Amino acid sequence: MELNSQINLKLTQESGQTSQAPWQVKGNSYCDVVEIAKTPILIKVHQKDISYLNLEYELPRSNQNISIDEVAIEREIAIGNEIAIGNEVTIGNEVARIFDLNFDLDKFYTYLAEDDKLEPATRFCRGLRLFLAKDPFECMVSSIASANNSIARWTKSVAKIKEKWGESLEFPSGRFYSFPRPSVLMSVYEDEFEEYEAIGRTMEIECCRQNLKSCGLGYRAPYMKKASELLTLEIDLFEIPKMSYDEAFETVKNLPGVGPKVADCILLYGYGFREAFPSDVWIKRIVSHLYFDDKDISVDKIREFGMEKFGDYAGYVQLYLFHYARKSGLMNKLK
DNA sequence: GCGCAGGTATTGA
DNA sequence: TCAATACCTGCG
Repeated sequence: MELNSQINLKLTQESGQTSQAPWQVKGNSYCDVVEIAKTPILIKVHQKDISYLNLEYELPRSNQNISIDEVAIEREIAIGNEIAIGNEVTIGNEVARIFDLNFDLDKFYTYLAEDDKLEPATRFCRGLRLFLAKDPFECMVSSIASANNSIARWTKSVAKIKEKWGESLEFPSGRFYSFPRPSVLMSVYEDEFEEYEAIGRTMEIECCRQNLKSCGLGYRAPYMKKASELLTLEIDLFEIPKMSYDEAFETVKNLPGVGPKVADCILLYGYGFREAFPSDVWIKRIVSHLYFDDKDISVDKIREFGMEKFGDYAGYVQLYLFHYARKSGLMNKLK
């Protein structure tokens, strides 16, 4: 299956966006499990050239016969020359959604070219697209884990969470894990003390490994557990995309461990609210350098400025500014 | 050995 | 509203 759209897959995968860790590399493909029509499917994508994405999929060994029909139907729909962007949940549509293939990059580049400050970004980021979450809850957990943390570290934490509490799935290409549901994460042990109290000395070898803190989450572990509880009992993950940006922002920011930066990441990468302008120390330095003569402006003001100035392109501008700064050497200069 | 890492929660003017 | 501070922990 081929998806016809300009994209730099490697750049998009490895740009460190906080929606999700990069997918696993197998050969020349990026692979991960995506739940489509309630069936976990292993998606394998690789870059054919700048304007084509090649897409293969596998069913779990235990599920071989369950959704073949569904998949077969999807294939015919997606194999046409257009990527149907209806509401139909198909493999092609889902991959197009995740890699934001229907976003008009050329139009965006025209927009960037109109602003002297933004114009150089295209040169460093051509083909970079939003890498949207395959699952909003995974995006929330990843985003909470990413706060005041290094990419290397939160990425490992998320992988451990999947191995410990996700569903183990055997595919022809190997073993993968799904991401656990909120109801599962809300009831795991928070730390080794809680675990020890519950299990006692009977399992000394395995003891103190089946808890959130052992995933290297530090003080974020209790936030994550409480957030999972709220998302199980009080907040419906699927109501959020129906809300206005403002309402969604307030709703998400009420979760423990979620401040303004993380809330915007969840809205942008997890739900595709393009008007979000996630602002952290780096974006603050970059924007301040480009637009405010390096003046010290609060992160919150930077966020307001970005949303006001860039409108529906805010999310993309944030993404491009960050990577432009990183690749051009501007970031080192601002340090 | 020590400080940082793409913030958040808490506290006190 | 806003500034100041503590906070887990693995990697350089």
